[in-house]
Amino acid sequence: MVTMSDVARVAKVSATTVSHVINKSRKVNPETEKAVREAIEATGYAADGIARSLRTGRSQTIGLAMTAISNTYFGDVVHALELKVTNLGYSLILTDTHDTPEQELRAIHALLSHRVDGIVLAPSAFPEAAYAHLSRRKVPLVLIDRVPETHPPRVDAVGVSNIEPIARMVEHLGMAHGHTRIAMLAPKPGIITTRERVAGFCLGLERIGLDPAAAPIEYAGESPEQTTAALTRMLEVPSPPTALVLGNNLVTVAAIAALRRRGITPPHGMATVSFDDFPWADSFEPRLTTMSQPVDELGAVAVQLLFERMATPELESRSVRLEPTFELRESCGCPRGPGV
Amino acid sequence: MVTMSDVARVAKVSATTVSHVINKSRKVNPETEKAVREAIEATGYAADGIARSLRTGRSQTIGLAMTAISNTYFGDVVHALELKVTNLGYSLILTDTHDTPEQELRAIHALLSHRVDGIVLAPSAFPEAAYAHLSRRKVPLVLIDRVPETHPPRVDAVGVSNIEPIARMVEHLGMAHGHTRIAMLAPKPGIITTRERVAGFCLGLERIGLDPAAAPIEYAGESPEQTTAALTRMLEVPSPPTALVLGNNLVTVAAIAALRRRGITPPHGMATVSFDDFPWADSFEPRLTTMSQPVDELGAVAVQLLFERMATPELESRSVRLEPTFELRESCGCPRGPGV
DNA sequence: TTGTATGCGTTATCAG
DNA sequence: CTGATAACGCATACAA
Repeated sequence: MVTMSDVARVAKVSATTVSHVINKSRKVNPETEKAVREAIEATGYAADGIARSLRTGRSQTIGLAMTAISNTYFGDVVHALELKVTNLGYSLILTDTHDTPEQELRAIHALLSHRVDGIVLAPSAFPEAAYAHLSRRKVPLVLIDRVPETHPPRVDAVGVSNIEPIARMVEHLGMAHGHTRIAMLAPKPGIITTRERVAGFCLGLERIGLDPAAAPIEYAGESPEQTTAALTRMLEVPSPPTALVLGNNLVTVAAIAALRRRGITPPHGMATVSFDDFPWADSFEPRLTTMSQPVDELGAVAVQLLFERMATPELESRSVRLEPTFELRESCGCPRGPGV
Repeated sequence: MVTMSDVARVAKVSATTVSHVINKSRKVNPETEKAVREAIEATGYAADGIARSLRTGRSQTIGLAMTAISNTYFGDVVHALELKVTNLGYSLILTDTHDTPEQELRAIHALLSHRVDGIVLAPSAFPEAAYAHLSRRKVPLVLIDRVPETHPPRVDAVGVSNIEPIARMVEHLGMAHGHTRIAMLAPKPGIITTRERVAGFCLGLERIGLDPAAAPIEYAGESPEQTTAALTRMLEVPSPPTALVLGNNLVTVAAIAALRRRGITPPHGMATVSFDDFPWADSFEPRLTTMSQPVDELGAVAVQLLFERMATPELESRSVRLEPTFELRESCGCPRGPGV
């Protein structure tokens, strides 16, 4: 390994000067600087980030603790985050919490041991243990996707609006297509996004004069098997629903597959609307009517909030809600538009 | 920050003993050990990975330099890698090369400055500059997805077979469905996987008695616009192809969309087969006939090879090819199976 | 069975 | 404008 002292020796200056040249941290005689730069070139020197971190206390890394990286939705968010973080001269350490408090805590520990300068966390259903560790270490933290009801102190959060967008889709099913038996296949129970989406479902029903208490709501978990089972429970009753609200991307794909196995292809036999959009949704049948989350913006805002807090830790907590956009296609029963 | 000396003071032992207790690196009196563990508990001490790395020369991190994380295919690979790496007690630093030599080099620099213990790289079309930096630093390296023709010394590689699987799909179009005008929409030119897939296309044509030199091959790049343009060039000729080989997942989605805009829905008016599978391909129309890459295995093998090389750097170079599986659905013209 | 001393490569303080 | 020196927190060689 070639170190700073090696460069210093070649350039016939002190290591101090080499350091100052690299960091532009004080005025250096142009000639000296030239000698140093040439010595760096000649030796092929590259700074050791580890040593630098130990000395400065900053690691130039951001930790990302995501739930289920396999979910393409999170893949998009990771992409957006990586882009911004890299542009700011930081690196990204990626961990997966698998959406369990235990693995979440382990992930946080791993990030903390690398002394990350900030953390982006998609919190699990019970993130208290993780929060406790984080606040003791006072690492800047931004929550993503799941915006908690009660705000932890000095912690920011960014997610999307869930209630109103789902309500709007329900209204569409009722007002535009006259459905009165509308059901919901909700994602994992216990997490805030699911609670909000279910609340939005109920709100939408009320607005079109339906009774939320009488509406079928099944929790589909996140595996295709659970979704299939939930759908079966829902359909094998005297008067099954005629329209279905699908709570996220995983539930949507699993539900469409399960419907298909029963010979149902939306909108025929069942109208559907979904939360989360797909890049291929325009070109494949059934063409899904969805609420599309602004995933790129989600990542970008998360990084923005995090860096602001890194600069000013004592800031008041902030939470940001981004608005999804309604992608009206045909699975809800709308006729095919002209351009497609 | 609470350090080892703090713990030592509380436990009334030396920092050396604390270190040995934590690392189990020498025998310690059970009573002393108990005192140390209690002191760790009491102080909330957590080891500083940065300081440890500086001292030991190992960072317990693996660097991942991927092309285009936005591609869901790579998302799956990242997921598989993260899982294995974490289980081995390492962390993953994620960078995106955006498939350009410049950004690739910057990504490698970033990883090197963090002193990663090993690197998984999806090489760009011209990875020589990156290789040069890596070999000077002697960081264990495994190439993923794109297996180079000539093997850099002391470097492993893992990818999938491209030639034979594509040839097999072409044969299927010719033998089972009688197509004689078969075209290919290939991914980004210049990269080895594209070259192999085009070679497989030509090989398949030869096997069914068609002339590869006369077959339309267009490079679709990776943007929907380029794909649309390529498809237009291909179709607006006197006798357009009746079957289409789609070179990867991005090309596939863009091509199906473009076909649809012309009123064509495979297999009607155009038979298609694709490289890369989709989790939703079973449930949405057109149901795509594809070659499915074993992405999980790809990630797992990459990590396996990397850790073997980290343990034994002087190993001969190895390259592994995993076999895709043929998912026969209906976009090629096959009738719908019974179970779907 | 335990402790002391040293150095990993860098940056910050202070002195010149 | 430049340099000597110390310290970041830890692991290890050596000593007791």
